[in-house]
Amino acid sequence: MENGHATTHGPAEEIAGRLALAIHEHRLAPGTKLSEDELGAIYGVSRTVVRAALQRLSHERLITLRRNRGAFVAQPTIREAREVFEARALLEPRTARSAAERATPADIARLQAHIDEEHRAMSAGHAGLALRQSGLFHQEIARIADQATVAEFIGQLVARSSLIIALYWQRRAALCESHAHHALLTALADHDGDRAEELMKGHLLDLVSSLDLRSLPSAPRSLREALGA
Amino acid sequence: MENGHATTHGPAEEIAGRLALAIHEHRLAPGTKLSEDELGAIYGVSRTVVRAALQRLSHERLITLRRNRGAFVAQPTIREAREVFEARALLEPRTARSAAERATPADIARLQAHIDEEHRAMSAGHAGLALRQSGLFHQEIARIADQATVAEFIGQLVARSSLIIALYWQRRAALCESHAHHALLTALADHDGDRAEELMKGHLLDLVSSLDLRSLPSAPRSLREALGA
DNA sequence: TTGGACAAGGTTGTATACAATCCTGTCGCC
DNA sequence: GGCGACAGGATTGTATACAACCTTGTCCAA
Repeated sequence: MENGHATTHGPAEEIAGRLALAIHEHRLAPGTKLSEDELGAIYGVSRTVVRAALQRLSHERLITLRRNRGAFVAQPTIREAREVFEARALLEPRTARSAAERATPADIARLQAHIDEEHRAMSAGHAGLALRQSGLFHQEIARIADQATVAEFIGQLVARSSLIIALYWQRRAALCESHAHHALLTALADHDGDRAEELMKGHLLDLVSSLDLRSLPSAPRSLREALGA
Repeated sequence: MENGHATTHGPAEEIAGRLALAIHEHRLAPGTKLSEDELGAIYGVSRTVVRAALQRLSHERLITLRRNRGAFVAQPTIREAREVFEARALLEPRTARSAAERATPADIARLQAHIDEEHRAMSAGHAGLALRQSGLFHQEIARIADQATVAEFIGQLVARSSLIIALYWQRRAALCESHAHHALLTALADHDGDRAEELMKGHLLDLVSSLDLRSLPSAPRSLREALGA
């Protein structure tokens, strides 16, 4: 129910979810090594289960699996970052339009709750948690559009965006998403598909603008790159 | 190189690829049970490796993993079928436009090769192989557009479409894709983005039209459904 | 001093063993 | 005869053991 994933829930899914949340909230930095033994000890399961969880996250591009080396929190390249937001630009605006046409009062309430949580987290200084709520806002819109397949893609893209923000966000940019989210919410509540689509498009462009995709990542992918040749 | 998947290749990837191909070519019918022991015996590996492959395919929605029950070739519902083609409608037309703007003569040649293979397979009566080539045509366009992230999504959607066709294709529909593909190829060769986008949109609509998404699946998901209450 | 070869330690890759769960056929009872 | 409980067999879920590989530190030779 919570996850929407088709089949049954196993311990591996549970662990994958916890790790995904930690990555999403920036508690695990890009590049962090995820040792199988260590994770097994933490969660009280064997490496078998941990490996299943890691494989899953690898497929979602949240971690990178390198053969005989282990698992690392992913470090999207600048190119990947651009691609992720181009994919979002393809999917989310028209999904927002569909959502506007279908949104019920209960849906609007759920969206408002995410905005509230985002505000609260930001006030409390939990930027990671605020980002998480912001991501849930986007996923909720996809869910309202009643397109599970697209929603799944968007969920994955949102998660990867969190990694991208961790690497490329330039602090001077405001990243005050709740403003844009509030405008979107209003459009959805008014069932104004045109405006919702346009707002989402602009919101995604703003997001990309708040990134610095010209310079090197703030936590560089390789020492060679970091130290300049 | 062949797969484009980021990291290294293991035996599990190999097996997953072979199974995916078999599903894509309709050599494995929707609903078929995939026993771990059996697959392990076939490919000469232990269940550990088989399980990794199955997990991967499960995430691509090509198979369904049911806890304590095993793995089965997926049987997309009518709803899922619609969603998959709606997602494709969101992604592929604009990707075709990008591809038209970037296509090189070598790209065109590769696309032509897929069309030729599709023809040859169809003439030889290998409908499954023809369908596979048709899918590769779509994936190749995504690759030409130079959007790896979107291309990955499209690849997954194309694979799922193959399952959908296996379940819902109505024989009376021609499904002569090579015609539409040839027109697309011409638009791409002419760098005519507008036409490519429009052609792809129409092609996808034709595809949906060739399906029967009103009736029950030809290989029904459950006996209860098949025998009517 | 510098360079490569080598060995020790640790981590991942795979196979196997055991436990838990499900399916199915049979038996007993109503 | 029909229905429910139960047991046997089979399959999956998980843990553990061993093999393969990478990393890294040390040693020796140039």
